[in-house]
Amino acid sequence: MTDSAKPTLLIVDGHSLAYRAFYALPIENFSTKDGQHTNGIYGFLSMLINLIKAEKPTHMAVAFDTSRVSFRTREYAEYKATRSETPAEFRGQIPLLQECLAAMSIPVLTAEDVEADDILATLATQGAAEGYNVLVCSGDRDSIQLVTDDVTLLYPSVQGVSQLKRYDPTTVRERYGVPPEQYPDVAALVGETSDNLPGVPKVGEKTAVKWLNQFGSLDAVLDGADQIKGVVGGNLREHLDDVRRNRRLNRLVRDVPLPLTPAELVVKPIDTQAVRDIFSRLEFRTLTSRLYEATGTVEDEADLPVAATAPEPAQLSAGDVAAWLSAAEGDIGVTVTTEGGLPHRVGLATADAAAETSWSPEVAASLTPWLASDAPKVLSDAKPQLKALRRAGADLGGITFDVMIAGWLARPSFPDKTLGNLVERYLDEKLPEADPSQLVPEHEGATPGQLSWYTLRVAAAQRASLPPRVTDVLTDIEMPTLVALADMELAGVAVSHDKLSSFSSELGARADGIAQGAYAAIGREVNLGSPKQLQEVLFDELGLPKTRKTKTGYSTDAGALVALQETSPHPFLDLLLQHREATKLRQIIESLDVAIGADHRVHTTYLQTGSQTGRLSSTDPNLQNIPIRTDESHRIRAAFEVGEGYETLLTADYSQIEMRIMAHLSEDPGLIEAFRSGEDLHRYVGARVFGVEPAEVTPFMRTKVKAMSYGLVYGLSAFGLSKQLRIEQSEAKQLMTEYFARFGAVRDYLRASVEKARIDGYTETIFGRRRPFPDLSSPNRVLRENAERAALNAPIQGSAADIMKIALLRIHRRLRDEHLSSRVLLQIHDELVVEVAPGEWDAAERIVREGMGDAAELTVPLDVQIGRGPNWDEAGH
DNA sequence: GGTACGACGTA
DNA sequence: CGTACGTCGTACCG
Repeated sequence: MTDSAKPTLLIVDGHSLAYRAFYALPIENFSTKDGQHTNGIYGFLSMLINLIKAEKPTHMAVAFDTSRVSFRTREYAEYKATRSETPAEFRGQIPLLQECLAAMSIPVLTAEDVEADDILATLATQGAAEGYNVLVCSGDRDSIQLVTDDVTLLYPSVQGVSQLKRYDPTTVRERYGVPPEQYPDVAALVGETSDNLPGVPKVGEKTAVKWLNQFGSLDAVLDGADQIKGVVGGNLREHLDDVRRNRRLNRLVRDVPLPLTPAELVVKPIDTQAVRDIFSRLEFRTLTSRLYEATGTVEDEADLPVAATAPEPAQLSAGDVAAWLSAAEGDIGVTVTTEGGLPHRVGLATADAAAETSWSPEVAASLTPWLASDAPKVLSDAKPQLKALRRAGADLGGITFDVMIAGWLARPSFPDKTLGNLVERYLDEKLPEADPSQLVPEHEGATPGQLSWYTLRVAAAQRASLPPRVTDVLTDIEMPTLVALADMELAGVAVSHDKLSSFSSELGARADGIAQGAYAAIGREVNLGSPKQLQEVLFDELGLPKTRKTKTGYSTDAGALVALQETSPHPFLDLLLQHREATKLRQIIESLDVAIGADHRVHTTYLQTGSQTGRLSSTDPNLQNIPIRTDESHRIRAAFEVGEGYETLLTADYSQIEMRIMAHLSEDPGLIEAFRSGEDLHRYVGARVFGVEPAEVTPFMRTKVKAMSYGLVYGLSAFGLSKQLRIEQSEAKQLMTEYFARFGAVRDYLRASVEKARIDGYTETIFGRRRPFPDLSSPNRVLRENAERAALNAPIQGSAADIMKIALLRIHRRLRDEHLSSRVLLQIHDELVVEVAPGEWDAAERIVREGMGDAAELTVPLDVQIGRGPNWDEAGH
């Protein structure tokens, strides 16, 4: 019956269908790992995609209610009054669903004072008049009145949202016994409990339809009420006003003023980048391909316009470089492409010109003085480029702006990985990229000169949008840190292959022995590294009590195994723990060993934009998680040695920097006094909390307040504290009460800081680094409370990270300025490892101590512990 | 070959 | 029901 020549307009009631999906799909199977519920979103999108695939609409829109208040509630205050409050778990999904629709380029329509169905009614009326086949998808029975030869209703059946029943005039008449336009008359007589609209008692669909067919219209029924006999006739006469009111209220409004006409709802290409972003955030894995298939979207992000204005770069020879540079004005964008870690091509750009050249001895000679100078340069991900230049014997000075770091500072949760991401985000353009799968690419990728030009333009957009204090963090902290990190990565740290490999085989033999014992204990061989197989052994074969639930079964982690040991001891458990420990250490050793380079050193890579708090992270290999707690782990640290030509290693770490920051930020007099007194922090706090002299603080008391103090920084609860200390929750609660009785300003600060973040939408470190927290106002409790703990921690962890970066850059600068050969090698959040050249110990020690101790002016002193030794183990403490 | 998950190392 | 990270092996996808 559909006229294929006509365009198809699909209009959907977003609220009612998402709500049905919310109840149809089990919420526990549809949550992201950080607790956002997604069942309503998923169910709705799944249905919509099926619909698009089946109906191939040419025009589309989704309507939402703005609130529960409308002209209907004004006319009849009890309208829908019996409906229970929409669950917060559902409400929180609506904005995300709308975000998904925006990414899919589907218009979302809302209007004040009416309901979504009125919007559908308006569009259906306009659409039919303008010659569309209209498909109305709604879960509200009032929509039946919209059905005509041109308007079909798709109504979710009881089986669920994915099964939609089609209503055209014939099927409506078959199902309800009246034509669509008369259905509201039936509904008015019968009433609608879900809308709290009482009808005529004892009158159901059958009677209503009979009357309407008998009298011809609702008015005729009401006028002829006297002729109807029996109890129902009496009921009708008593409820004439109710019926009239029902009919007024269930008449859908067909002339809601809307910002878009049906023609403007034409289907547009979806924003694949945005779809990828939001779907991955919601952890939808299968929807993307289904969407692309249904909409015929090619998985290709060529939606954004390519800026055609990138200047054609001048190809410079060594002789032209100086002239080009002297003619250039303002900041200069620089791009050094690399091959095998060495410079390959160099691109330069100003606001309106670009140039490029290949790296050669001649070019290097003419370029290096300018590169090394303070002339301001703007780059994208400068560190690898700086390293490449250093390897080639050149230098890069005046790095004033790195767009990758600026992008991260603006939004640390979405570290854009490429310049192309930033071009899209800040310029709304597409960076020309060659398709690597094409042998002869259709379009050329941007050349180094053009990349520099784009970098410069991104930087301009970022400068305009970065808050002043964040700009200061970029300029004063991040840019010089970048230079220090490049030098640390280039230096690497000497690691003894001999020490590692002998230890590795030792551990391998030990692990094998333990494994044999473990197999004997259960009477068969299993893969001890497979949590899945372990679950079979522990819970099915050995019949041990079930532990904490995980996504895929029951936990076999160390905590769970130790707990099992206590309730139901079995020799297998301890052997498994020992095996885990041995194999884990062996893995770490192996990964370190293969990372040792020809220079006998390990060169990690620090990710400057890898955390949300401002910390660094370290990869390939990660040198920030080298074991330290056990005897065996000390042997690993002993393999990190002072390198040839150097005298010793120096380690320096901040003691209790986070608690000191807490004292500074909270201005708690007790905590400040604790640090000024020079007494051991936990002993001092323990004395106050337990009301004894510091000398009388037992190790047990010290452990408790120490856990409490550290827990504070992470947003620990009484529950968590009791679990960690293995004490009753009531005791943990008591401990917290005592603690806050003595250090109340700490609690006040933490509360106020989260509240401020809720209002501002972000937290700030002492130096102005920001971290956004949109979820602090989420109606989803899990999400909101997770955000609260993270927001409580962010200024503290972030300020500590800032302070360490400031210390690092100052130490790096002074070692260079005083012409020392000693150099910083590693940063492990609150610790630095320095390689000290012969005869430089005193100078290096002084520079490190002062650099760290004076990195920030807090109300409490920054205490720095220094150690010395031929390897990291002996230098550490 | 890629991705998710559990587990576990560090501050 | 404690923050911030990276890496490993297994299991599973296609």
